[in-house]
Amino acid sequence: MSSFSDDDAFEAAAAPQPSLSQQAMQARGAPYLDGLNVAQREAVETLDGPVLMLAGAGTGKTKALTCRIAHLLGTGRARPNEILAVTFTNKAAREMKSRVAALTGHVEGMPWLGTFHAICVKLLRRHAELVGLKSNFTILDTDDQLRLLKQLIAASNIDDKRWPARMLAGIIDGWKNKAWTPAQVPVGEASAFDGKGVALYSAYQQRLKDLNACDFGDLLLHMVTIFQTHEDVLAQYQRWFRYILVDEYQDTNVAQYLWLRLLAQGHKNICCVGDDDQSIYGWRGAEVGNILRFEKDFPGAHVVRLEQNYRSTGHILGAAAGVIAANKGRLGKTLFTEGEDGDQVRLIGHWDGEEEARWIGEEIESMQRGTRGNAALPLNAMAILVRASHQMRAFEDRFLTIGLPYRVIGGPRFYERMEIRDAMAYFRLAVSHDDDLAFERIVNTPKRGLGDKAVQTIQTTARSNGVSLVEGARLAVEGGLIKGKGGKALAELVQRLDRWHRQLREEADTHVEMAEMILDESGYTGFWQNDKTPEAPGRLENLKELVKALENFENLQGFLEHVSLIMDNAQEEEDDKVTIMTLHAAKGLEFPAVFLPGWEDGLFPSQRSMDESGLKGLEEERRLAYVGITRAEKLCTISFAANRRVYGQWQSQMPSRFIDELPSEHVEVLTPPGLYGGGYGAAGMGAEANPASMGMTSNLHQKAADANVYNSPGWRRLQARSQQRPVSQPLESRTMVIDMTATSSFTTGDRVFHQKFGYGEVMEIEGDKLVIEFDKAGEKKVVAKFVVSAAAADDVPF
DNA sequence: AAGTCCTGGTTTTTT
DNA sequence: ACCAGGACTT
Repeated sequence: MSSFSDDDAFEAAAAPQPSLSQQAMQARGAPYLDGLNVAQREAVETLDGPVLMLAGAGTGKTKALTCRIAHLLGTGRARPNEILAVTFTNKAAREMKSRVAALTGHVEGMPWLGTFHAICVKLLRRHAELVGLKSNFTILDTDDQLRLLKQLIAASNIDDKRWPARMLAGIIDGWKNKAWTPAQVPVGEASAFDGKGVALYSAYQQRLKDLNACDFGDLLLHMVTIFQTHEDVLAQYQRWFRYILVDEYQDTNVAQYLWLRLLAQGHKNICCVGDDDQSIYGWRGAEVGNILRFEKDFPGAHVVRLEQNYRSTGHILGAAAGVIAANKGRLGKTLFTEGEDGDQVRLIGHWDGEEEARWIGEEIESMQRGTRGNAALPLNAMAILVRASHQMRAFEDRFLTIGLPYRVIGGPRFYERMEIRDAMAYFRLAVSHDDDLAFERIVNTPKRGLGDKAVQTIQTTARSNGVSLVEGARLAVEGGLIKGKGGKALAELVQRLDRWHRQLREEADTHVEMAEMILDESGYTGFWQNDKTPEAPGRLENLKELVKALENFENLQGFLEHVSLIMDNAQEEEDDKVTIMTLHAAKGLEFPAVFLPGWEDGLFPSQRSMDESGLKGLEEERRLAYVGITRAEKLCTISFAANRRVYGQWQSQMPSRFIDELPSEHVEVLTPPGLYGGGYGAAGMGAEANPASMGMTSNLHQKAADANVYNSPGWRRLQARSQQRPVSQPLESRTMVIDMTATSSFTTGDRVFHQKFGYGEVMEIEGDKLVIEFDKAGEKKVVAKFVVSAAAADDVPF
């Protein structure tokens, strides 16, 4: 159990207000106010009444936010535990904490600085009984949630093919984001999920209550419910939180908005920071409307605009401004810089996605050498920002081929990996035998000969006796209901669970030793050791890391409490590598050089987004474009391809409509926009690469013509290629892709290139497996079920 | 109960 | 093209 020692002074008398002269004195000598610009200073020093800080990209909003906190503390306006400061991500919370600490010199404190979810957990643990939970409730992850929903769907005789659990999870999440309890779902939603959505939602909430659990959405929803139905509880917190600060306000959903509004009604000292132009999470419930409506919601609000940008050059800001200007209903900001104009944003069209990757690879290498009249840049200074994660593949393939170090951000997070979840389920079960979901997860992992039927027997036994699944399993074993190998294994499992539980209580061993023992005795470690698939060693590595992470906690329970809210994965930053990530993942980051590939209609803006959300969707895509461009400090390169393979099919592409919105004075056109394979329907042979045939009226065409780009060698090469090569064939390929089932194509001594491990040499051939010694690590690996391309060592494929 | 084949779906992602 | 989950087979 977490202790509440940091806020036990909750009901203590209010802090005495310092006199004005005292404030002025303290403020004068306040080092944290140095170096703020006029707007930032206004945002920091306006302490009475609601404040909306409209902070454009790169305008120093975190600085303003942290200085405001320092100022509140420095002037004695509030004590650290009277300030509520909420962020969306753990990363942002960490950053704010450390910056406040650096400004004020107090390392700890600020117990109420955290993510919405972390703060809600803290609150909900104190008031859980008001929504029918116990204080030690567990927080379900998405897997548990889905397993539960699947059971409910199966129980209500719905065709789970047409109505999958994932869809229901999405619907329920959406409702929770809107702060609708089952009773509050409006009648207009009655047809959701084959008309049974609301009933299933209600059943789901009941199941959660029975399990003493809640999901992520509940953390907020329950707190909103409590605040709405228990005036005394609300009043207590309204009194306590003298100042409220909110980061990324444009990303708040309805539930978060209600939560904030309820809390802010006490002192009305709420300061929201956000940028309506950077709202890119509408698809997961964020309401830009919240920030647009701020002045209505909080009468007397003071709006401060941070418009001086410290990140990007003039041309980059100009290009970004041109794109975002096409959106309607903005609050409006005009970013400016006192720095240089710098290089124009570059725009280049390519024949296909592979050529785009090839060109960007070369460009990165040349920037690394410092050509183009710019200083040499380390790879860490460069990023490729894509719309959809499948675009990353082309770059990975290419960079592996030329040996360019890269780092991919995103993908499955550490705590979402299968092996980590399995291990956690064992830990959860050892701590509490009541955790039915954890039991279901691991009962047959590793394989114990317990199939659907055995699991069903356990479930019915448990239900008819009104006990948990572990107890049900015990009864089933004792009653001889499960026979043979499975029965034996189950008996053993139950026995071990008992012993682990006892040992945890007795604290005979440290929790780290216990964790290792649990993984060992359960057979889970052995399960992966015996697995010969190439990912098995990585999984074992992850398990080791998990055990190592345990060392930072007092006990297993404490670890489990924290982990459910921290889905971060730490990235090693010290290596010099190019970063590849999605535009969404790039929000809040900055890089000297940014590449924005794949600017093609349908891909970016995404067709699906436009289909599903129409103009609203398009505007969000446009904000994404804005976010992308404004990540760049010095160099920004936008590109598109005329042809792209989509789900294995070649498709001719239209340049993104956003390209036409780029103001030409801020753009350097390397090849003309409008390059695409002869228009729609003509994908295939000899597509025209002549701007005259494209019917595009981009303001950039003339510019391209003026620059004589159409006569440039690059353009001629494109034209020549377009005439030679059918679209359905890869451009030029010297790598031969060989399926490992055809090992006969190899002989020992062959040089090979592997997508994951790089270059190597075939040492032995064993049936359908190759034993390859890879150059890089000098280690031998048995490779099976992998695609290997043949490549001569001296002939690096281009 | 476990291994193999087939089908459908494929934007973005935090907590 | 590629993956995951479910139906189907052993």
